[in-house]
Amino acid sequence: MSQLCTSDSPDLFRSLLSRIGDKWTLIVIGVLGEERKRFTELVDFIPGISRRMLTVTLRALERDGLVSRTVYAEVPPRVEYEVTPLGRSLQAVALTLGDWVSEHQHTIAHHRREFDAATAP
Amino acid sequence: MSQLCTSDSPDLFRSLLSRIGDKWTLIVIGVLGEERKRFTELVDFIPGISRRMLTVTLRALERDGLVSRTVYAEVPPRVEYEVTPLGRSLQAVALTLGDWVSEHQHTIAHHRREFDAATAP
DNA sequence: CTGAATCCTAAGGGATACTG
DNA sequence: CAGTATCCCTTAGGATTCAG
Repeated sequence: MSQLCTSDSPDLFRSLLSRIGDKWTLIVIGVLGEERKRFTELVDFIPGISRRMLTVTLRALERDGLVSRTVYAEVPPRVEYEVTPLGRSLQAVALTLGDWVSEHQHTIAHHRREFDAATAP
Repeated sequence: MSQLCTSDSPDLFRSLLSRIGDKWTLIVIGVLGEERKRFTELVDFIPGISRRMLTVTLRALERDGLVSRTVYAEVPPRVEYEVTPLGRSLQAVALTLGDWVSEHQHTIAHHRREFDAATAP
């Protein structure tokens, strides 16, 4: 973890972490990990996401090379998104994070209740 | 990754992810992972952190049961923080995330430069 | 020494309307 | 269909000050 302080590029490190921690990134990668999808399919598939936030999230992922964007010269326009091999490798790492949360979520929820009970009254 | 949509408690899941993605959490866990430290030691040890943000971060970690807080009845007061076994298990997972970033940071930085060059001009 | 309280700004993110 | 632009509200987080 000390690379968080000594890394070549702590700013890059942090920007990646906050990307992972943001509201939609992992969800989008997870959905795209199953199969390539077009814009509206993603909107329909991901409950609660707005077109704006989907655009913002996809642009960021594309910029980092985690997702690729393919435009087909058709009318009406068709655009498909797909995770890259790099994105897939991130997904694999994120999955272990997801497993950790799944495994410990009840313990953590319990800690929170205890802490709140001990602090609030 | 689909547990992001189907999890028992997506809110808890998200709160944990954004905790991990915030500015100081992993740094604090990383530093405390090496050895237990008191408040001021942490401030001195972590470049750039304010006392306020250290307090906020430590409280959140304590609430989740990732860090424990011990108060000694002395004058002047002494408080020591230490990662719990649960915190250590999270640190292990976060380390794999750190490894991934270390391994791919140059690739990602390259992607960003290319993307920005293709979009900005 | 170890915080809590307050103030302030910058960024995240939602709703809505418009466009090629 | 696939976005972009705008407005606005909420939250993260820094600076500073006060207190036990």
